[in-house]
Amino acid sequence: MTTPLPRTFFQKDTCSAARSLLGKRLVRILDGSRISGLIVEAEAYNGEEDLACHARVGKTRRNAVMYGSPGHAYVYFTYGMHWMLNAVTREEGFPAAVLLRAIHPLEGLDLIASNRPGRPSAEWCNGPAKLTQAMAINGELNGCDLCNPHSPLFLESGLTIPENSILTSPRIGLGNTPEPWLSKPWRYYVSKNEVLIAAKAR
DNA sequence: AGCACGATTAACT
DNA sequence: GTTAATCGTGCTC
Repeated sequence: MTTPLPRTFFQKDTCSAARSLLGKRLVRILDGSRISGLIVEAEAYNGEEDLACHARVGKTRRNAVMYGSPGHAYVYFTYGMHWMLNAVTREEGFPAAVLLRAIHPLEGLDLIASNRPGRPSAEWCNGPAKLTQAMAINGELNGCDLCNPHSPLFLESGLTIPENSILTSPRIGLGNTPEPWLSKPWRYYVSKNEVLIAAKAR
C-alpha cells in the first residue's frame, strides 16, 4: 500500500488526530528503500492557548510550519542533540500538531539497526528522539508533505487499534508549564498487549 | 536562559 | 530487575 492518509485526516481536532494516528504506519524512504513502523504513542499540542505548545509565544521562524497547512511535518531540534517529529493538524492558520513519540518498527530493520548502533531492538524507536534517529529524520524534512506518496516521509493506513487498548496520560517533559496544561491527558498510547499484536503485522 | 530528551550512572528491590 | 537524579548539547528567542 502506498496510498497516504488524506489531508482531511489531519484537518480536525488535534486530540482526535493524535488518538487516530495510533496504529497508522509512518514511512520513511531512505536511498530508495522503505523504513516503516506503526505509531504507538503520540501527544497533542494545540494552539497558542496551550502553554505547553511551541506556539504559545506566537509565530516564530522555528514554529512557522505549525501555522501552515495540515498534514505536513513539523521537525525541530532541542536539547542540543535531538530532533522531534510532529504532524501538523487543524485548519491552516491555527498552530497545532501531534508529536510522534514512539513507533513499532516493521520494515527496514537492518537500516534502523545501523542508525541505532549497539542498541537492543526494544530501544530502537521507543522515544521521540530515538525514532527520528532510527529513521534518519532531521531538519531537512521540516515542512515535508506527509500526504504525498513521493515524499521522503509520509503516513499510511495501518492497524486498527481497539478503543479499549488506547491509554492516556499527561504529556511528558513539560517542566514549568502551568496548570491546567500540565495535567491535560493529551498523551495517547497503545497498551502493551496491543503492541504485541502489532508486532505480528506486516 | 530555557528547553515537548536520552544515556549514563547510582541507588535501591 | 527497577526508579531517580544528573548533565551534555546547541539552537531559538
